[in-house]
Amino acid sequence: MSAIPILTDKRINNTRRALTNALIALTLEKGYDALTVRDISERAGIGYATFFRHFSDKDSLLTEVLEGTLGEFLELIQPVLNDPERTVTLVFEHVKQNSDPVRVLLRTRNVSPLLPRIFAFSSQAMLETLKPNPKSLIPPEIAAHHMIVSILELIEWWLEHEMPYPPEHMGKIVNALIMQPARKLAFLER
Amino acid sequence: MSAIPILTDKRINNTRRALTNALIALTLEKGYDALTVRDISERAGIGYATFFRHFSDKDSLLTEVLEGTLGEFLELIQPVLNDPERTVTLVFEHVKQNSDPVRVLLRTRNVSPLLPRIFAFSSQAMLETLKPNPKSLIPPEIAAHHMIVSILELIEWWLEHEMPYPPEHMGKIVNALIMQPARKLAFLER
DNA sequence: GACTTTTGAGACATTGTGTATCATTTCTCG
DNA sequence: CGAGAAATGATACACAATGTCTCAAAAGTC
Repeated sequence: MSAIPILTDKRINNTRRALTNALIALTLEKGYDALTVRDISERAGIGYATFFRHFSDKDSLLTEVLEGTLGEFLELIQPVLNDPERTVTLVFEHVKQNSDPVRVLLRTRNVSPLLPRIFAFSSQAMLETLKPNPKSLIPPEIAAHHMIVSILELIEWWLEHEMPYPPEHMGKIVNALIMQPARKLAFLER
Repeated sequence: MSAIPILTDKRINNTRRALTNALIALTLEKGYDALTVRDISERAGIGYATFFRHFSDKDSLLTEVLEGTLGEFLELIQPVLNDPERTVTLVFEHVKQNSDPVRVLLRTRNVSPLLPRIFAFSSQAMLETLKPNPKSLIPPEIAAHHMIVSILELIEWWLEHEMPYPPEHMGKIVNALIMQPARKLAFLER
């Protein structure tokens, strides 16, 4: 008779890690849509049927990877939300150190509903922090959405161009080009 | 004996139009990735095999739709490139009148390489028009990319929220929030 | 109205998905 | 260390979707 199944079987951890690594590598090599479960399990060095013992399908594996990536992001920005300049630089540093999973995240936008949910969540958080200027031409939802999404677009540009400027420089650019104009135009001074 | 085959057979035009309409409608209903060729041909009211007499596959049909949509865009903005404010408003008016195909364009980003190509092309055009400020913190490629991409993100937001503000208002917002800051920060006064 | 071309319908080979089975390997825990 | 439990690999299978092909019928052109 045995105890309740344990969560730390080496074999399980190994195959799951092999699968996530294979998914990331292959997505960057030939694109997520072009991948088959066979491609992934071959690259991971596991049997085809074994794949389905861990994930119900390809999208399920992707979700696992993306949720991990996004979770790290949220933890990262939580404590420093009050200091925008510092936060932005921190984000670029984190992206640099995790560039592969972030690239996957950005290349699978249409597949996963995670990114839109993050946009909504972040915009909401921003609207609760800043006070809208009632006389502004620009609705606060638009300003908040613009800030979030434009930062992400700049991250994408930066990754696709092999990160030609250091994170601090990108932080300054983002603040000058996006954050400061949006705050000045749509919100009241704090 | 007959003449050279003619390009205006009613049957051909009808099936092609039915297919493009079906693709647009179904993509908005359940997403492009979830569609099968059978779905599309059923909705279009044509036989399954007939689909392949016009398009080699699903992506090929999508490309036809997107190229038409993008072609109209390029024609639209070509004559008025010198007047940014007017151009932006014009773009929003055009989007309003063609919202379904534009929605499809935005929802199939990962599938089609057309949008990235448009980004590159537009950025290039912008860089040839404006004079970079050599003393600026912000590289001109980043400023140009930011302008193009942010406008598109705002169009996407506008469409997803059922176009709550008129095109002129959106034009003013885009100019204040995106165009003017980017020009002021990264380029020399003209 | 004769002739040409497109269409619809069905059969077919091929590829990928997800499930099931069973012998073998690998791990955990006492 | 060694017994029992659990995960794995290999294979076979049913199913769904793709893209090709053929032929009779329908709809176009001139």
